[in-house]
Amino acid sequence: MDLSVVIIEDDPRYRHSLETLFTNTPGFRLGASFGSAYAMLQDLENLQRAGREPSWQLALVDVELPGINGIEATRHLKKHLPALTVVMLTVFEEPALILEAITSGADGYLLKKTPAPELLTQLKETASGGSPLTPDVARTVLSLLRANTPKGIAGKFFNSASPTKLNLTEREHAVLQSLVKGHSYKQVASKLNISIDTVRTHIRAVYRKLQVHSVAEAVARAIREKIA
Amino acid sequence: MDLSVVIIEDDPRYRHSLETLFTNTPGFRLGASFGSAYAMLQDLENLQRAGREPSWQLALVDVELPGINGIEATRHLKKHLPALTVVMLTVFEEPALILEAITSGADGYLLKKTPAPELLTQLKETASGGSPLTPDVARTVLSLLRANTPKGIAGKFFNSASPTKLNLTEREHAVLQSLVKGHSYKQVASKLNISIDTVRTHIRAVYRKLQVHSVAEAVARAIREKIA
DNA sequence: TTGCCTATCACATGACTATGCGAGGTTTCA
DNA sequence: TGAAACCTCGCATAGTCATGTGATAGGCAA
Repeated sequence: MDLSVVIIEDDPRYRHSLETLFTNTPGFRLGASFGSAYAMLQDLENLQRAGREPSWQLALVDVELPGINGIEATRHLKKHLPALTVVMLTVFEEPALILEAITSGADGYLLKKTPAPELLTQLKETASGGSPLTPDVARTVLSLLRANTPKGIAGKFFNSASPTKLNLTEREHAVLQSLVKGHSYKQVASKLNISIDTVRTHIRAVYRKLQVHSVAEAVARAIREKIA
Repeated sequence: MDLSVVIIEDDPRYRHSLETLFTNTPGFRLGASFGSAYAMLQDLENLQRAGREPSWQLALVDVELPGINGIEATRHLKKHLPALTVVMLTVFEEPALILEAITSGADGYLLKKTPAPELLTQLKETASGGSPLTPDVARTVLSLLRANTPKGIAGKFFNSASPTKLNLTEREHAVLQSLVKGHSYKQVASKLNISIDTVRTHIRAVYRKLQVHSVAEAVARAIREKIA
């Protein structure tokens, strides 16, 4: 039984490659293909108005669609065709975007960079109730949860460092603020009227307290946790 | 190269079955086995005090441990052995518990009911950077996100200043994401399987497009504007 | 007095970063 | 066909970063 796929993707090149893929892959059948969610929803409406249902079993929906975006399109699809498996596609691994997709009711989420064989495997799995996420996306989801979930209460016998209580000194904080602005050590030194070696000393302390090892990590933490 | 596994599991029967499994499965080697997190941490501390490191590459940690629970043990392991892959085990599919495990920094999460073949496959995948979650757990995580994410967030991403329209190419975006994580050029190169000079080329393009001149500025912009 | 914390500063050095400049291959489009 | 975009890669190099190690001085509390 071939899996009938509907593609909703505005990029002609990618859409055509998907069409070719599903046309030529055993186990799949190209049900329909649209360059916009609007066109797809019109088609759906026309079919249903004629008392018919599309034969689609799986929908591949690009998130970044012109007009009606992929997330809205997904909501429509899940509402009107609840049995349809909807898998969303995008270039980006943006956590907020994944979150949006998840709340839209999508059954799966794939990155466009996913190679065809893995994409096909993943689609089959998702359609048959298997894993809704590729490893990459799963890791992103985990990161999302880690970033947004307060630390749980756990035993205290071997209490690890408590990163939420940083105890940065005034000077350390000033140095960190300068780093966040993109200042070099030399610029920090000039701005705070101290030597570059003193800057280094403070930065060492900041990194130790933040448990980071690079300016990138320090800046990321500072901004995300509103430290500086 | 056999994957050296450390087991931390209080149930003797399950622990012994795991010991047998890893002793007899090609590709795995039993590195150590403990009935409690306390015993493991003592051993780790003794080793490190002697200036040595355990040879463990993968840890299987039961969540429900007496004394120091698996979550706290995981935190400790990730802190002292950052390269160690930690997979947590439990009988429960309790979403809050999964969430707790995720925030502890575990690399994977498995249910004890997972049959041995799948367990081994999953461990290999997790250890080599593959999927951190079984399909069951992924679905639980998605349900968790769906249940806890207010619908009001819908559309927020697309209402922002369209940060994705910076015209970063897929590759440039990937590189920027790595920078945000604090990866060095060398690490980015390794992660993306390209040369360090290619990394530099992409970074040049990213900086030009973001109009920045340092990794700090790039990271700051990326996080603040949800670019990466 | 001693110990701790903070701030200041220094020397040393290997690794890393940012930038200039150059090149080749593939795909798409006018 | 040529240009543009993208990806890949290279050489060169000055400047910068991260870290180890050491030191002084002042303030404060036990």
